[in-house]
Amino acid sequence: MRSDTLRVLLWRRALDPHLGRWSLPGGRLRPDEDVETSVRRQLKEKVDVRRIEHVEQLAVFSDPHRVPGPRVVATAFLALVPSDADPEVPEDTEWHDVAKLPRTAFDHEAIVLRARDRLRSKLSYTNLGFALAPDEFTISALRGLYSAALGYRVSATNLQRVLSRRGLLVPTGHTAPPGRAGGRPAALFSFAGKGMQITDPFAVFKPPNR
Amino acid sequence: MRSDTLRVLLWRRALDPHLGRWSLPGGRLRPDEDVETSVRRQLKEKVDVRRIEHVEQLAVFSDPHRVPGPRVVATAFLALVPSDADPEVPEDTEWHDVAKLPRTAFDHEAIVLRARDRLRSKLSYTNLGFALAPDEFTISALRGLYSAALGYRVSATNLQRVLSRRGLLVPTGHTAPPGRAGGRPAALFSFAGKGMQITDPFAVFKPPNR
DNA sequence: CCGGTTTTCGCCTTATAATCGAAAACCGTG
DNA sequence: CACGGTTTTCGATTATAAGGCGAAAACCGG
Repeated sequence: MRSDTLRVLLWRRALDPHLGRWSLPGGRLRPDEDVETSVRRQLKEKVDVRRIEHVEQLAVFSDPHRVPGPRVVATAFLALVPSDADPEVPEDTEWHDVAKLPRTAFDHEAIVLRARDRLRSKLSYTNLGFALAPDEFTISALRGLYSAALGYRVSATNLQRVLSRRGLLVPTGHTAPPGRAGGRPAALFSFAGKGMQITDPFAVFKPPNR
Repeated sequence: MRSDTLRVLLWRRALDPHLGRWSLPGGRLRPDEDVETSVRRQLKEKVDVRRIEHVEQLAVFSDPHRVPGPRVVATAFLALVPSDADPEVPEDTEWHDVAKLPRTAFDHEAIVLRARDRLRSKLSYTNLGFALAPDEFTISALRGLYSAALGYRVSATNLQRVLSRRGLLVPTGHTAPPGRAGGRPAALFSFAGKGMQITDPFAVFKPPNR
Protein backbone atom coordinates (compact mmCIF):
# COMPACT_ATOMS: atom_id res chain seq x y z
CA MET A 1 0.00 0.00 0.00
CA ARG A 2 1.61 3.21 -1.09
CA SER A 3 0.11 6.59 -0.38
CA ASP A 4 -2.97 6.42 -2.49
CA THR A 5 -2.92 3.16 -4.34
CA LEU A 6 -3.48 -0.37 -3.21
CA ARG A 7 -0.55 -2.39 -4.32
CA VAL A 8 0.65 -5.94 -4.42
CA LEU A 9 4.15 -7.29 -4.50
CA LEU A 10 4.83 -9.34 -7.63
CA TRP A 11 7.95 -10.78 -9.09
CA ARG A 12 8.90 -11.89 -12.51
CA ARG A 13 9.07 -15.59 -13.02
CA ALA A 14 12.50 -16.84 -13.90
CA LEU A 15 11.41 -20.36 -14.73
CA ASP A 16 9.58 -21.65 -17.65
CA PRO A 17 5.96 -22.19 -17.11
CA HIS A 18 4.91 -18.62 -17.82
CA LEU A 19 8.48 -17.34 -17.81
CA GLY A 20 8.67 -13.59 -17.47
CA ARG A 21 5.15 -13.07 -16.24
CA TRP A 22 4.39 -11.47 -12.92
CA SER A 23 3.48 -13.80 -10.11
CA LEU A 24 2.83 -13.84 -6.42
CA PRO A 25 5.67 -14.74 -4.10
CA GLY A 26 5.33 -18.27 -2.84
CA GLY A 27 6.83 -21.68 -2.74
CA ARG A 28 6.47 -25.19 -1.50
CA LEU A 29 5.34 -26.24 1.91
CA ARG A 30 7.99 -28.04 3.88
CA PRO A 31 7.05 -31.20 5.72
CA ASP A 32 7.89 -29.73 9.11
CA GLU A 33 6.01 -26.46 8.96
CA ASP A 34 2.38 -25.45 8.81
CA VAL A 35 1.14 -23.20 6.06
CA GLU A 36 1.36 -19.98 8.02
CA THR A 37 4.92 -20.38 9.16
CA SER A 38 5.70 -21.39 5.62
CA VAL A 39 4.26 -18.18 4.30
CA ARG A 40 6.23 -16.12 6.77
CA ARG A 41 9.39 -17.93 5.86
CA GLN A 42 8.86 -17.39 2.17
CA LEU A 43 8.21 -13.72 2.62
CA LYS A 44 11.38 -13.36 4.60
CA GLU A 45 13.41 -15.36 2.12
CA LYS A 46 12.27 -14.06 -1.17
CA VAL A 47 11.53 -10.47 -0.41
CA ASP A 48 12.89 -8.27 2.27
CA VAL A 49 9.66 -7.34 3.91
CA ARG A 50 9.96 -6.05 7.41
CA ARG A 51 6.94 -5.16 9.43
CA ILE A 52 4.39 -7.60 8.19
CA GLU A 53 1.50 -6.52 10.32
CA HIS A 54 -1.05 -9.09 9.35
CA VAL A 55 -1.19 -12.52 7.80
CA GLU A 56 -4.33 -14.52 7.21
CA GLN A 57 -5.46 -17.45 5.18
CA LEU A 58 -7.33 -16.48 2.09
CA ALA A 59 -8.41 -19.61 0.26
CA VAL A 60 -7.25 -22.76 -1.37
CA PHE A 61 -6.91 -22.74 -5.14
CA SER A 62 -6.96 -26.24 -6.47
CA ASP A 63 -8.25 -26.35 -10.01
CA PRO A 64 -6.54 -29.33 -11.65
CA HIS A 65 -5.48 -27.11 -14.52
CA ARG A 66 -4.48 -24.00 -12.65
CA VAL A 67 -0.89 -24.71 -13.57
CA PRO A 68 0.37 -26.73 -16.50
CA GLY A 69 1.61 -30.18 -15.66
CA PRO A 70 0.76 -32.08 -12.52
CA ARG A 71 -1.77 -30.35 -10.31
CA VAL A 72 -0.54 -28.00 -7.63
CA VAL A 73 -2.74 -27.02 -4.74
CA ALA A 74 -2.09 -23.53 -3.48
CA THR A 75 -3.11 -22.08 -0.14
CA ALA A 76 -3.29 -18.36 -0.74
CA PHE A 77 -2.68 -15.85 2.01
CA LEU A 78 -3.35 -12.19 2.54
CA ALA A 79 -0.45 -10.32 4.15
CA LEU A 80 -0.34 -6.61 4.87
CA VAL A 81 2.46 -4.12 5.43
CA PRO A 82 2.08 -0.48 6.49
CA SER A 83 2.09 2.15 3.80
CA ASP A 84 5.31 3.71 5.06
CA ALA A 85 7.20 0.44 5.08
CA ASP A 86 7.61 0.10 1.36
CA PRO A 87 10.79 -1.90 1.69
CA GLU A 88 13.65 -2.25 -0.68
CA VAL A 89 12.59 -4.88 -3.12
CA PRO A 90 15.06 -7.26 -4.72
CA GLU A 91 15.71 -7.61 -8.40
CA ASP A 92 12.74 -8.60 -10.55
CA THR A 93 10.29 -7.68 -7.84
CA GLU A 94 7.90 -4.75 -7.93
CA TRP A 95 4.87 -3.29 -6.30
CA HIS A 96 1.94 -3.17 -8.70
CA ASP A 97 -1.24 -1.19 -8.53
CA VAL A 98 -3.98 -3.71 -7.89
CA ALA A 99 -6.28 -1.65 -10.08
CA LYS A 100 -3.99 -2.04 -13.06
CA LEU A 101 -2.57 -5.51 -12.81
CA PRO A 102 -0.15 -6.65 -15.47
CA ARG A 103 -0.49 -10.02 -17.12
CA THR A 104 0.02 -12.53 -14.34
CA ALA A 105 1.11 -16.12 -14.25
CA PHE A 106 -1.41 -18.89 -13.67
CA ASP A 107 -4.45 -17.89 -11.66
CA HIS A 108 -2.62 -15.27 -9.68
CA GLU A 109 -4.81 -12.46 -10.87
CA ALA A 110 -7.86 -14.20 -9.44
CA ILE A 111 -6.00 -14.68 -6.19
CA VAL A 112 -5.07 -11.03 -5.98
CA LEU A 113 -8.64 -9.96 -6.62
CA ARG A 114 -9.91 -12.30 -3.96
CA ALA A 115 -7.42 -10.85 -1.54
CA ARG A 116 -8.50 -7.36 -2.44
CA ASP A 117 -12.12 -8.22 -1.79
CA ARG A 118 -11.25 -9.78 1.52
CA LEU A 119 -9.36 -6.70 2.54
CA ARG A 120 -12.20 -4.46 1.50
CA SER A 121 -14.81 -6.14 3.56
CA LYS A 122 -12.61 -6.59 6.59
CA LEU A 123 -11.65 -2.93 6.56
CA SER A 124 -15.23 -2.07 7.38
CA TYR A 125 -15.89 -4.35 10.28
CA THR A 126 -12.48 -4.90 11.82
CA ASN A 127 -9.58 -2.74 12.93
CA LEU A 128 -7.50 -4.02 10.04
CA GLY A 129 -6.56 -0.49 9.12
CA PHE A 130 -3.77 -0.75 11.67
CA ALA A 131 -1.97 -3.08 9.33
CA LEU A 132 -1.97 -0.57 6.51
CA ALA A 133 -1.31 2.65 8.37
CA PRO A 134 1.98 3.93 9.77
CA ASP A 135 2.35 4.12 13.51
CA GLU A 136 1.29 7.73 13.46
CA PHE A 137 -0.87 9.28 10.81
CA THR A 138 -3.24 12.11 10.08
CA ILE A 139 -6.88 11.53 9.44
CA SER A 140 -6.59 12.57 5.84
CA ALA A 141 -3.69 10.24 5.29
CA LEU A 142 -5.81 7.47 6.73
CA ARG A 143 -8.64 8.59 4.54
CA GLY A 144 -6.32 8.16 1.57
CA LEU A 145 -5.47 4.63 2.56
CA TYR A 146 -9.05 3.64 3.08
CA SER A 147 -10.17 5.25 -0.14
CA ALA A 148 -7.50 3.47 -2.11
CA ALA A 149 -8.19 0.12 -0.54
CA LEU A 150 -11.95 0.38 -0.70
CA GLY A 151 -12.06 1.85 -4.15
CA TYR A 152 -14.31 4.78 -3.35
CA ARG A 153 -13.94 8.11 -1.66
CA VAL A 154 -14.58 7.92 2.06
CA SER A 155 -15.33 10.96 4.13
CA ALA A 156 -12.56 11.93 6.52
CA THR A 157 -15.09 13.24 9.01
CA ASN A 158 -17.03 10.07 9.11
CA LEU A 159 -14.03 7.82 9.09
CA GLN A 160 -12.67 9.53 12.15
CA ARG A 161 -15.91 9.37 14.03
CA VAL A 162 -16.64 5.76 13.25
CA LEU A 163 -13.18 4.57 14.17
CA SER A 164 -13.16 6.73 17.28
CA ARG A 165 -16.45 5.49 18.53
CA ARG A 166 -15.22 1.97 18.08
CA GLY A 167 -12.30 2.89 20.28
CA LEU A 168 -9.78 2.05 17.59
CA LEU A 169 -8.34 5.50 17.14
CA VAL A 170 -6.32 7.25 19.81
CA PRO A 171 -4.89 10.76 19.46
CA THR A 172 -1.16 10.91 20.09
CA GLY A 173 -1.12 14.57 21.01
CA HIS A 174 1.43 15.26 18.34
CA THR A 175 0.67 17.25 15.28
CA ALA A 176 1.95 16.96 11.74
CA PRO A 177 3.79 19.76 9.94
CA PRO A 178 1.42 21.62 7.65
CA GLY A 179 1.77 21.03 3.95
CA ARG A 180 3.51 23.39 1.53
CA ALA A 181 0.23 25.10 0.80
CA GLY A 182 -0.47 26.02 4.38
CA GLY A 183 -3.60 24.95 6.11
CA ARG A 184 -4.27 23.89 9.64
CA PRO A 185 -1.74 21.35 10.83
CA ALA A 186 -3.28 17.95 11.23
CA ALA A 187 -3.42 16.06 14.50
CA LEU A 188 -1.69 12.71 14.60
CA PHE A 189 -3.43 9.53 15.59
CA SER A 190 -2.53 5.94 16.04
CA PHE A 191 -4.47 2.72 16.24
CA ALA A 192 -5.37 1.40 19.64
CA GLY A 193 -4.16 -2.15 19.25
CA LYS A 194 -2.29 -4.27 16.81
CA GLY A 195 -3.92 -7.67 16.61
CA MET A 196 -6.94 -7.95 14.37
CA GLN A 197 -10.24 -7.79 16.15
CA ILE A 198 -13.70 -7.66 14.74
CA THR A 199 -15.96 -4.87 15.79
CA ASP A 200 -19.10 -6.36 17.07
CA PRO A 201 -21.88 -4.71 15.04
CA PHE A 202 -21.92 -8.12 13.69
CA ALA A 203 -24.05 -9.86 16.17
CA VAL A 204 -27.26 -8.52 14.85
CA PHE A 205 -30.31 -10.15 16.47
CA LYS A 206 -28.59 -9.19 19.70
CA PRO A 207 -26.91 -11.13 22.40
CA PRO A 208 -29.44 -11.10 25.27
CA ASN A 209 -28.72 -7.84 27.03
CA ARG A 210 -25.76 -5.56 27.26
CA MET B 1 -29.36 -28.70 12.19
CA ARG B 2 -32.27 -30.33 13.91
CA SER B 3 -35.12 -28.33 15.38
CA ASP B 4 -33.35 -26.62 18.18
CA THR B 5 -29.79 -27.80 18.22
CA LEU B 6 -26.90 -27.13 15.94
CA ARG B 7 -25.53 -30.45 14.88
CA VAL B 8 -22.68 -31.91 12.95
CA LEU B 9 -22.43 -35.18 11.12
CA LEU B 10 -19.68 -37.39 12.51
CA TRP B 11 -18.72 -40.94 11.90
CA ARG B 12 -16.78 -43.46 13.86
CA ARG B 13 -13.37 -44.20 12.55
CA ALA B 14 -12.89 -47.78 11.45
CA LEU B 15 -9.16 -47.54 10.97
CA ASP B 16 -6.45 -47.35 13.45
CA PRO B 17 -5.14 -43.92 14.10
CA HIS B 18 -7.76 -42.99 16.67
CA LEU B 19 -9.89 -46.02 15.93
CA GLY B 20 -13.41 -45.68 17.26
CA ARG B 21 -13.34 -41.95 17.76
CA TRP B 22 -15.74 -39.61 16.05
CA SER B 23 -14.44 -37.76 13.06
CA LEU B 24 -15.55 -35.51 10.26
CA PRO B 25 -16.38 -37.08 6.93
CA GLY B 26 -13.60 -36.58 4.46
CA GLY B 27 -11.03 -38.19 2.32
CA ARG B 28 -8.25 -37.65 -0.13
CA LEU B 29 -8.25 -35.23 -2.96
CA ARG B 30 -8.09 -36.89 -6.35
CA PRO B 31 -5.70 -35.51 -8.94
CA ASP B 32 -8.48 -34.62 -11.35
CA GLU B 33 -10.79 -32.67 -9.07
CA ASP B 34 -10.59 -29.42 -7.15
CA VAL B 35 -11.26 -29.32 -3.46
CA GLU B 36 -14.89 -28.31 -3.70
CA THR B 37 -15.94 -31.01 -6.11
CA SER B 38 -13.98 -33.38 -3.95
CA VAL B 39 -15.98 -32.38 -0.92
CA ARG B 40 -19.25 -32.80 -2.74
CA ARG B 41 -18.19 -36.21 -3.95
CA GLN B 42 -17.19 -37.32 -0.50
CA LEU B 43 -20.44 -36.18 1.00
CA LYS B 44 -22.37 -38.06 -1.62
CA GLU B 45 -20.25 -41.18 -1.24
CA LYS B 46 -19.93 -41.51 2.46
CA VAL B 47 -23.18 -40.12 3.69
CA ASP B 48 -26.46 -39.88 1.95
CA VAL B 49 -26.96 -36.18 2.20
CA ARG B 50 -29.45 -34.74 -0.22
CA ARG B 51 -30.12 -31.06 -0.38
CA ILE B 52 -26.79 -29.61 0.52
CA GLU B 53 -27.70 -25.99 0.33
CA HIS B 54 -24.34 -24.43 0.93
CA VAL B 55 -20.70 -25.37 0.72
CA GLU B 56 -17.82 -23.07 1.47
CA GLN B 57 -14.17 -23.29 2.24
CA LEU B 58 -13.39 -22.92 5.89
CA ALA B 59 -9.66 -23.09 6.36
CA VAL B 60 -6.58 -25.16 5.87
CA PHE B 61 -5.33 -27.18 8.80
CA SER B 62 -1.73 -28.07 8.35
CA ASP B 63 0.01 -28.53 11.67
CA PRO B 64 2.76 -31.08 11.04
CA HIS B 65 1.53 -33.08 13.99
CA ARG B 66 -2.19 -32.83 13.49
CA VAL B 67 -2.23 -36.51 12.63
CA PRO B 68 0.25 -39.15 13.66
CA GLY B 69 2.68 -40.20 10.99
CA PRO B 70 3.45 -38.22 7.88
CA ARG B 71 1.84 -34.82 7.78
CA VAL B 72 -1.56 -34.47 6.18
CA VAL B 73 -2.86 -31.11 5.06
CA ALA B 74 -6.61 -30.77 5.35
CA THR B 75 -8.81 -28.23 3.66
CA ALA B 76 -11.85 -27.98 5.86
CA PHE B 77 -15.25 -27.01 4.52
CA LEU B 78 -18.50 -25.82 5.97
CA ALA B 79 -21.55 -27.47 4.41
CA LEU B 80 -25.13 -26.86 5.43
CA VAL B 81 -28.35 -28.82 5.03
CA PRO B 82 -31.85 -27.63 5.93
CA SER B 83 -33.25 -28.61 9.29
CA ASP B 84 -35.98 -30.72 7.74
CA ALA B 85 -33.61 -32.74 5.59
CA ASP B 86 -32.08 -34.82 8.32
CA PRO B 87 -31.27 -37.66 5.98
CA GLU B 88 -30.91 -41.33 6.68
CA VAL B 89 -27.41 -41.78 7.93
CA PRO B 90 -25.44 -44.93 7.28
CA GLU B 91 -23.98 -47.22 9.87
CA ASP B 92 -21.51 -45.65 12.30
CA THR B 93 -22.60 -42.17 11.41
CA GLU B 94 -24.51 -39.81 13.66
CA TRP B 95 -25.55 -36.22 14.11
CA HIS B 96 -23.98 -34.72 17.18
CA ASP B 97 -24.91 -31.63 19.10
CA VAL B 98 -22.12 -29.16 18.49
CA ALA B 99 -22.51 -27.91 22.03
CA LYS B 100 -21.75 -31.36 23.44
CA LEU B 101 -19.15 -32.82 21.18
CA PRO B 102 -17.84 -36.28 21.96
CA ARG B 103 -14.17 -37.07 21.91
CA THR B 104 -13.08 -36.49 18.36
CA ALA B 105 -10.21 -37.75 16.29
CA PHE B 106 -7.24 -35.53 15.49
CA ASP B 107 -8.01 -31.82 15.42
CA HIS B 108 -11.56 -32.31 14.29
CA GLU B 109 -13.01 -30.64 17.33
CA ALA B 110 -11.13 -27.45 16.51
CA ILE B 111 -12.40 -27.66 12.96
CA VAL B 112 -15.98 -28.04 14.07
CA LEU B 113 -15.69 -25.07 16.38
CA ARG B 114 -14.21 -22.97 13.65
CA ALA B 115 -17.06 -23.94 11.39
CA ARG B 116 -19.53 -23.04 14.07
CA ASP B 117 -17.99 -19.62 14.49
CA ARG B 118 -18.03 -19.02 10.79
CA LEU B 119 -21.67 -19.96 10.62
CA ARG B 120 -22.48 -17.69 13.51
CA SER B 121 -20.98 -14.61 12.05
CA LYS B 122 -22.30 -15.22 8.57
CA LEU B 123 -25.81 -15.70 9.87
CA SER B 124 -25.83 -12.08 10.91
CA TYR B 125 -24.65 -10.38 7.76
CA THR B 126 -25.69 -12.76 5.01
CA ASN B 127 -28.82 -14.61 3.99
CA LEU B 128 -27.24 -17.90 5.01
CA GLY B 129 -30.32 -18.77 6.99
CA PHE B 130 -31.81 -20.10 3.77
CA ALA B 131 -29.39 -23.01 3.97
CA LEU B 132 -30.64 -24.06 7.38
CA ALA B 133 -34.34 -23.45 7.03
CA PRO B 134 -36.92 -25.59 5.23
CA ASP B 135 -38.51 -24.17 2.12
CA GLU B 136 -41.41 -22.90 4.16
CA PHE B 137 -41.24 -22.05 7.81
CA THR B 138 -42.83 -20.02 10.54
CA ILE B 139 -41.04 -17.16 12.18
CA SER B 140 -40.81 -18.98 15.46
CA ALA B 141 -39.33 -22.03 13.77
CA LEU B 142 -36.77 -19.75 12.19
CA ARG B 143 -36.19 -18.16 15.53
CA GLY B 144 -35.42 -21.61 16.88
CA LEU B 145 -32.86 -22.26 14.19
CA TYR B 146 -31.13 -18.94 14.67
CA SER B 147 -31.12 -19.29 18.42
CA ALA B 148 -29.58 -22.71 18.24
CA ALA B 149 -26.96 -21.70 15.73
CA LEU B 150 -26.07 -18.42 17.38
CA GLY B 151 -26.14 -19.78 20.90
CA TYR B 152 -28.37 -17.12 22.37
CA ARG B 153 -32.04 -16.35 22.35
CA VAL B 154 -33.03 -14.11 19.47
CA SER B 155 -36.26 -12.22 19.45
CA ALA B 156 -38.75 -13.45 16.88
CA THR B 157 -40.09 -9.96 16.41
CA ASN B 158 -36.72 -8.50 15.65
CA LEU B 159 -35.58 -11.38 13.52
CA GLN B 160 -38.57 -10.98 11.29
CA ARG B 161 -38.14 -7.25 10.96
CA VAL B 162 -34.46 -7.35 10.20
CA LEU B 163 -34.73 -10.10 7.63
CA SER B 164 -37.76 -8.48 6.07
CA ARG B 165 -36.15 -5.11 5.72
CA ARG B 166 -33.24 -6.74 4.05
CA GLY B 167 -35.66 -8.22 1.58
CA LEU B 168 -34.67 -11.77 2.45
CA LEU B 169 -37.99 -12.92 3.81
CA VAL B 170 -41.07 -13.31 1.63
CA PRO B 171 -44.49 -14.38 2.94
CA THR B 172 -45.89 -17.36 1.09
CA GLY B 173 -49.49 -16.60 1.93
CA HIS B 174 -49.88 -20.04 3.46
CA THR B 175 -50.36 -20.56 7.12
CA ALA B 176 -49.23 -23.33 9.41
CA PRO B 177 -51.65 -25.49 11.39
CA PRO B 178 -51.84 -24.26 14.96
CA GLY B 179 -50.12 -26.33 17.61
CA ARG B 180 -51.89 -28.74 19.92
CA ALA B 181 -52.28 -25.98 22.50
CA GLY B 182 -54.14 -23.66 20.18
CA GLY B 183 -52.89 -20.22 19.52
CA ARG B 184 -52.96 -18.11 16.44
CA PRO B 185 -51.82 -20.05 13.39
CA ALA B 186 -48.46 -18.86 12.18
CA ALA B 187 -47.87 -17.43 8.74
CA LEU B 188 -45.40 -19.26 6.54
CA PHE B 189 -42.43 -17.56 4.99
CA SER B 190 -39.64 -18.52 2.68
CA PHE B 191 -36.30 -17.04 1.83
CA ALA B 192 -36.07 -14.80 -1.19
CA GLY B 193 -33.12 -16.42 -2.90
CA LYS B 194 -30.93 -19.42 -2.56
CA GLY B 195 -27.36 -18.43 -3.29
CA MET B 196 -25.47 -16.82 -0.47
CA GLN B 197 -25.32 -13.07 -0.62
CA ILE B 198 -23.96 -10.64 1.86
CA THR B 199 -26.17 -7.87 3.11
CA ASP B 200 -24.49 -4.62 2.49
CA PRO B 201 -24.51 -2.82 5.85
CA PHE B 202 -21.01 -3.80 5.53
CA ALA B 203 -19.66 -1.07 3.45
CA VAL B 204 -19.46 1.33 6.28
CA PHE B 205 -17.72 4.59 5.34
CA LYS B 206 -20.23 4.67 2.51
CA PRO B 207 -20.04 4.15 -1.20
CA PRO B 208 -20.31 7.72 -2.58
CA ASN B 209 -24.03 8.28 -2.80
CA ARG B 210 -27.01 5.97 -3.00
C1' DC C 1 -68.89 -17.70 24.86
C1' DC C 2 -64.50 -17.72 27.61
C1' DG C 3 -60.01 -18.32 29.41
C1' DG C 4 -55.51 -19.93 27.68
C1' DT C 5 -52.15 -19.67 24.02
C1' DT C 6 -49.36 -18.20 20.23
C1' DT C 7 -48.51 -15.07 16.66
C1' DT C 8 -48.45 -10.50 14.65
C1' DC C 9 -48.13 -5.70 14.51
C1' DG C 10 -47.62 -0.85 15.74
C1' DC C 11 -45.30 2.61 18.56
C1' DC C 12 -41.37 4.12 20.93
C1' DT C 13 -36.39 4.15 22.26
C1' DT C 14 -31.64 3.45 21.35
C1' DA C 15 -27.48 2.93 18.54
C1' DT C 16 -24.88 3.81 14.63
C1' DA C 17 -23.74 6.24 10.44
C1' DA C 18 -23.96 10.22 7.06
C1' DT C 19 -24.53 15.22 5.75
C1' DC C 20 -23.46 19.82 6.15
C1' DG C 21 -21.46 23.92 7.32
C1' DA C 22 -18.98 26.82 10.25
C1' DA C 23 -14.90 27.53 13.09
C1' DA C 24 -9.96 26.71 13.90
C1' DA C 25 -5.26 26.95 12.61
C1' DC C 26 -1.80 27.31 9.40
C1' DC C 27 0.58 29.45 4.90
C1' DG C 28 2.38 33.40 1.90
C1' DT C 29 1.82 37.95 0.35
C1' DG C 30 1.04 42.84 0.07
C1' DC D 1 0.02 42.34 10.47
C1' DA D 2 -4.34 41.93 8.27
C1' DC D 3 -5.90 39.21 4.34
C1' DG D 4 -7.37 35.59 1.14
C1' DG D 5 -6.42 30.72 0.33
C1' DT D 6 -6.06 26.21 2.38
C1' DT D 7 -6.69 22.25 5.21
C1' DT D 8 -8.30 20.26 9.32
C1' DT D 9 -11.60 19.81 13.04
C1' DC D 10 -15.85 19.92 15.34
C1' DG D 11 -20.72 20.48 16.41
C1' DA D 12 -25.58 20.27 15.03
C1' DT D 13 -28.81 17.83 12.37
C1' DT D 14 -30.71 14.07 9.67
C1' DA D 15 -31.04 9.28 8.20
C1' DT D 16 -31.09 4.42 8.89
C1' DA D 17 -30.91 0.19 11.42
C1' DA D 18 -31.94 -2.45 15.42
C1' DG D 19 -34.18 -3.57 19.97
C1' DG D 20 -38.20 -3.41 23.66
C1' DC D 21 -42.71 -3.75 24.81
C1' DG D 22 -47.39 -4.38 24.93
C1' DA D 23 -51.82 -4.61 22.74
C1' DA D 24 -54.53 -6.82 19.23
C1' DA D 25 -55.42 -10.86 16.29
C1' DA D 26 -56.47 -15.56 15.62
C1' DC D 27 -56.66 -20.07 17.03
C1' DC D 28 -57.69 -24.04 20.70
C1' DG D 29 -60.64 -26.76 24.05
C1' DG D 30 -64.17 -26.79 26.94
